[in-house]
Amino acid sequence: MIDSNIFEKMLRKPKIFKNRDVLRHSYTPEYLPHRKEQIESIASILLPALQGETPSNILIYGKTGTGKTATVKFVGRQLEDAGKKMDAHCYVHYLNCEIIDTQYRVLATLAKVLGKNVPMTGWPTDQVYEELKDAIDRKDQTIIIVLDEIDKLVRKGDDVLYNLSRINSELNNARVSLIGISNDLKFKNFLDPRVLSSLSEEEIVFPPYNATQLEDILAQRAELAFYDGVLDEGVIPYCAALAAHEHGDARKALDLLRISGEIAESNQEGKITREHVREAVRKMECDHVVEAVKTLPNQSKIVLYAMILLNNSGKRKFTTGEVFAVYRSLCRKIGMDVLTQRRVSDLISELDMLGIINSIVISKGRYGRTREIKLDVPVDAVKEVILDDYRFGILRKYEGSFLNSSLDHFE
DNA sequence: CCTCCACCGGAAAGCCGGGTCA
DNA sequence: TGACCCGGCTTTCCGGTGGAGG
Repeated sequence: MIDSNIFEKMLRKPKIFKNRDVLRHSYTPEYLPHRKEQIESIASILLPALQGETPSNILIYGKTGTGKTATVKFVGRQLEDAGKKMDAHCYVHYLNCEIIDTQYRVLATLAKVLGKNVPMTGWPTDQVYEELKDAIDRKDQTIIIVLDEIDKLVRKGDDVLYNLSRINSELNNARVSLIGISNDLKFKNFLDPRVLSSLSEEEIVFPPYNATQLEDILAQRAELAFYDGVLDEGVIPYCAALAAHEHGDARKALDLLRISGEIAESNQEGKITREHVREAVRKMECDHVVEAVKTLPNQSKIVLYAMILLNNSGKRKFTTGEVFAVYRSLCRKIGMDVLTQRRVSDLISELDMLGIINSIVISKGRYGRTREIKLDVPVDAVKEVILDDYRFGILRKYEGSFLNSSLDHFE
């Protein structure tokens, strides 16, 4: 045990990954299987850019993991390459509106990319817009702005889109066209009709992949990602089938494959099997819950923690009243406000909606009517997430001791 | 058949931080 | 700047209820 140098040990592990990054969403492959049609329509819409004309704006729809972003980035790169060769100035700028999520930041980021020195906060929006216009119009060029997850931006008002969609009329040398990507069809309802009609001059829908198509995608990536002979037969079809079940999400399929590989690797096994995939499914579900718990409001965390304590004390099922009693004493211990039972009841319903717990309303006759609650999550993982919060760490020391006393410890 | 438990869950109003408008 | 509004969170109030036990 003492002699095992940690690095030597790691190097002795069987090699699984040739290149792990090809399995990540950020990777744009050399070619995209089963997206030929979409690639061609986007390319033909953007073609005028190479001829010094303004391409139509495009709105792209499709569920998550249908290849929207990858396709647009792919076509964008090809366009820039072609532009370089033909000496036509075409540039594609990609923005993810989930990250760059305000009107101001969209304009400022664009201006910055185009070489203007704009602070990330502080200036009036109009001024940033002027700077941006100026930067774009400096030379004869075509700028294509890709707004990914555009629905996130629209929720905060559509002024930017309005301005950007009309920017061409204020330019003398350059041309701008927009590509909006969204997985939410409803967001159109929030748009000003003028913006909508200008933005959706062309619309392209990305259908979900089916299982066979997903297999092709996975096979293509697996080739690059893994060493030969690492993948057990049947692993790819299994991942594909699982992901196809969830509206053909290629992202999910790739995650499954990558995580399966990581599990095999950390188990020091040289082959990825279907069992690893099953394990990966479990891990992803767990991660999903953990993520949901992390972003929970504090009060909900305490409520959930109360349930975990009840669960760990040997009770598989419990009622709103019991949870509330534990919750209240927890709050007192750490000096947090105690919400009313009515409110806690709502928080419990929310946790139910999120799939973190399982609750049904039952009647126990003489003994009243209440919700019967069961925990439905990897308890230990969730507990750690909650206790990791610096405010709740102190709860750790009460863990075992207080439960017995707290149920009857009033005032 | 009635009672009555231990909550459920709707309605409405209060509170609060942020944003808007004159 | 202050008046005002908005939306999210929370409390208050309260009528409603399935079924074990009498």
